[in-house]
Amino acid sequence: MKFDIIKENKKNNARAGVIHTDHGDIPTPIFMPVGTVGSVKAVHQRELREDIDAKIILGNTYHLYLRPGLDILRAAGGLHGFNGWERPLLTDSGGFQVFSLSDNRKIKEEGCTFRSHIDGSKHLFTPERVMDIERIIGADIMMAFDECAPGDSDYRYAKKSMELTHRWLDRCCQRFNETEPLYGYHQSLFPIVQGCKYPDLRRQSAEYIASKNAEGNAIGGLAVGEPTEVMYEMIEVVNAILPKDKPRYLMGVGTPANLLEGIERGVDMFDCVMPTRNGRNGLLFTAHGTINIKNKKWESCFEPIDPESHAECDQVYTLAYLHHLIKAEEILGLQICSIHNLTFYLWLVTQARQHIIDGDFDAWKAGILPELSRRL
RNA sequence: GGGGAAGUCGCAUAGUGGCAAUUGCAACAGACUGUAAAUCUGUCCUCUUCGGAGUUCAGUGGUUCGAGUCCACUCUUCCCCA
Repeated sequence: MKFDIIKENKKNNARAGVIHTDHGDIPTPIFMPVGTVGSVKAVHQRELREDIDAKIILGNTYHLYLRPGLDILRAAGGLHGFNGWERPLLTDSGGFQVFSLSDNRKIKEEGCTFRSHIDGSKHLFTPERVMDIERIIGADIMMAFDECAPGDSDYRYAKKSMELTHRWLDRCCQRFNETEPLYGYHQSLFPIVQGCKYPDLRRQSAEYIASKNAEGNAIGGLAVGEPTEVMYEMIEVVNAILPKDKPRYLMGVGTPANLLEGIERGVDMFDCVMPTRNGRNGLLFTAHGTINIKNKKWESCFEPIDPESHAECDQVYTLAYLHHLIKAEEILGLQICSIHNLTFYLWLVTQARQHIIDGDFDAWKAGILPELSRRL
């Protein structure tokens, strides 16, 4: 993997670049749609490629390990072979499930024991085991196994959790280095900064992560309950330390405004379930604000869903029709909302990139930011 | 014509003496950030200074401290037999 920076913003840390992988190039800043179980929910791959033009999508180690399981994934030739996606893939390690499935797991030094949410069976995830699974899934970018601690963790817990994540990282790196990719193309391992909302822990973690000299670095444990301003502050603290010549990935974030604020602070990669999940729940993101398509006000609005979008469904279908589909619980409604939102997210980062290259990112951001949070 | 059953807040339901009244659907809003989410939460008779207040269970009258619930009659609907 290689990362080229094409243009850096003078006033702040925003930059435009390209990540080169064996499955193709990823322009940065980039948004990566989440495809937890090997599928971006409600979105066909043709739309993902042609309308949305996703450059890279995620899969999840924990979910794919449980279903379809490692035998199937290996036999299929990894996730690329299994779902037919030929562009880059990134796998989250299951570290987020340590957080989100907190009622069904137990953390120890050795690793984390999960109780399957599907059948209740018990599974031990160790850093070594996670590396082995991520090799089998075969994503271009593998994430280290970490603990994503809750946003309201006290200092004592945050420190303890961060130190465990660091020790797990040592073991991830060792296993990663002593194993080879299974399918003939390169895989990168990204370590993850933790430290909750505590600047000194974040600094300490960023320094530790940077010392690993990985091909890219991630910031985890944000947007998990802490105030947005705290998140921005933590990004600044961490990005002052993480190497400039490696891509920086802010995990699990976020709203359109979060993306622009992250880009301004030097983040190159984002992923979030928000465009897909909120889409399925009837919320549309647009350049002029959000639309709750369930609201009665759209019942007879016979305008295209988004005249500025290049996605076919945004031109062909009207807001009134989409309102009807969602109210009638038609599957097509979920598809259209998901495609629309992802198209918008990819448009937003593409615009950000172009404005960085053109040298007017700050002015562009100042203009669009207030629009994004309006409610239409 | 004879016999039987039933009418509850949009619809459907629960309630057999202490009830502004159960539940589901619908409706109307809100939430959602490395996906246990096509999910979840709230409102849903009227008014409200959110403490309450006022009117309700087909209609009228009655019994009772108290009636959606018991009694009488009226209206309406459904089923069975002619």
